[in-house]
Amino acid sequence: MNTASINEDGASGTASGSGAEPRWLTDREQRVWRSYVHATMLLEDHLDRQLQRDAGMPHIYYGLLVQLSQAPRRRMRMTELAKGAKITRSRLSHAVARLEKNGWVRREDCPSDKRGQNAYLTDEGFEVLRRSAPGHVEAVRQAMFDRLTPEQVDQLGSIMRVVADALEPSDPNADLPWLR
Amino acid sequence: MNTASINEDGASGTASGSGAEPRWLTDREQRVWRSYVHATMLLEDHLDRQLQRDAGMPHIYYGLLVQLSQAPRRRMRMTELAKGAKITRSRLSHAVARLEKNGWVRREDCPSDKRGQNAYLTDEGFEVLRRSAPGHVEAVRQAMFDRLTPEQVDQLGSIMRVVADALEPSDPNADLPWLR
DNA sequence: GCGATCTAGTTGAACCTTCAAGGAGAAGTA
DNA sequence: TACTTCTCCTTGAAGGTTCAACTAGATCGC
Repeated sequence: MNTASINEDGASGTASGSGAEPRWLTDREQRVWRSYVHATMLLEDHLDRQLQRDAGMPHIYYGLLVQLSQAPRRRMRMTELAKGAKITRSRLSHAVARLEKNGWVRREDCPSDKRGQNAYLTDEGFEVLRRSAPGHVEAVRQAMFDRLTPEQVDQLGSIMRVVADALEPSDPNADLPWLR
Repeated sequence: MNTASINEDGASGTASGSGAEPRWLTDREQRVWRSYVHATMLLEDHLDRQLQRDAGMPHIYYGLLVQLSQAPRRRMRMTELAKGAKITRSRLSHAVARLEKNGWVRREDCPSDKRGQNAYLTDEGFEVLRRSAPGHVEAVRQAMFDRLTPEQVDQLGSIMRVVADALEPSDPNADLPWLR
């Protein structure tokens, strides 16, 4: 499936519709794109199910607990947590509400900024993490690291860093410094 | 964020908890994994928003229309469509219901199998695709192909094929032929 | 100090996904 | 034929995500 594929004019050269002629993907690029979309979707589904089964939460929620577990005093400002997980504050709000119901996370007012909230990992939450971590690494290994050569692991790292850097929702004017 | 990270015993060798000692990720692997998770999440969010804005549907739904547009007579059995998109039949059912409301897809009974349904792309659906394809390829290019060298594109293809093959939900007994 | 503006975080509604259950027809077995 | 089993697809409920709107507190400019 996916992407362009409405490349009805065969090749790639001349002018036709409104605006400039789109730069369609080559066959090779289309194949890579399809593999990428399928692999990422299969892997995310796989990990979601694995964690839902073994830890009672989806992959993203697990990632939030991990992040908290590594923070000083196991607590973090909501916004920092959201940035670290690459999700919106709204999504995080809903997520933390759910994790709070489970007793795995709690909120507290931030002393230095009255608007702020800290989320912190409870002992119970830490325990869930400790129990489910081995199964999760194993799943990640089996799906990815055990199947790739060390060179491929490095390549994947470089590639994903490029993609992430391109999309990091930093200040949208970051590359338009002359605008302010 | 992510994965193991509850590696409280530092190194990786000896026995401790129940079962075998988990094979934690190395630092390098953890960094790659974090990049992977972040990049895939940022990219999927980006494309979802781009398509929601320009085509009025999420990335997956768009992929369904593309798949239909490439099928003979622009129609496909539901199960085939689900397999092609790597989603469950349930999810597809809901998705097609929504696309049907938009007038982009319709269902018809399959003549050869009374249980079956074909989904087909309407002219309206095709038109939406035709209009939004250029913007979508452009988004994919900007986020990925314009930033990677041809070598990296090949590497990504190989890597993603390995991962997808590992997870393809083919018959779970496929590698246990002696069981039946 | 004071008003305009910005940031932190939450909320509810609409939408999407998952899961378990179920109806109906096909296919295998005897 | 009758029975079991399997496949195709749908459904409803529960839970997750998105989007826009909103409150409250910080910050900036004067």
